[in-house]
Amino acid sequence: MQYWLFKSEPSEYSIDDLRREQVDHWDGVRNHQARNMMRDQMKQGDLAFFYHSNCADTGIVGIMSIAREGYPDHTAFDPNDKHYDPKSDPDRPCWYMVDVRFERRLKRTITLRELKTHPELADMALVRKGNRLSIMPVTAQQWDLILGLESTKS
DNA sequence: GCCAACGTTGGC
DNA sequence: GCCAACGTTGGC
Repeated sequence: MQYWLFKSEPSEYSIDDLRREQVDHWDGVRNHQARNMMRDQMKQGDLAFFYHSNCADTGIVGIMSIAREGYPDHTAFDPNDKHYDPKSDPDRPCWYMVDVRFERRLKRTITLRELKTHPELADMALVRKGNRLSIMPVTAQQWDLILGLESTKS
């Protein structure tokens, strides 16, 4: 079992959007590191945190699972799409995505501010200054520690 | 291959 | 809205 964290701006796509859809594709990732993780590493059944970025209440808000492993991100081929990449070629796809399934909302938002107070999480790219990776791995230890915070008072 | 300019991310 | 950090682009 592997664990991940996905960032999204809630004004673009929030945990409630995913709850409504239940299963959706995670398109629009245009970063090679994040692409590689989706294309090469994620396995069906892996679990992931849903993180709200760039908003008033940044933090982890829910849990989802990988419903379908990496496949070409078709939005890269669509000139009308926000994430269109004119250099991408359907015969040699450059960008990949996975499908994610809504599992549950957390009982409360575990904020970035709170995560930063735990020295055990200092290794996470998430809490490091200037980090811009929108998808990142989470270790089992980090996963358990973070989930353990859910039932504590913030 | 270097590096300055530029665009984007994302916390605050 | 500001701005730091980072990735990408393009001139040389």
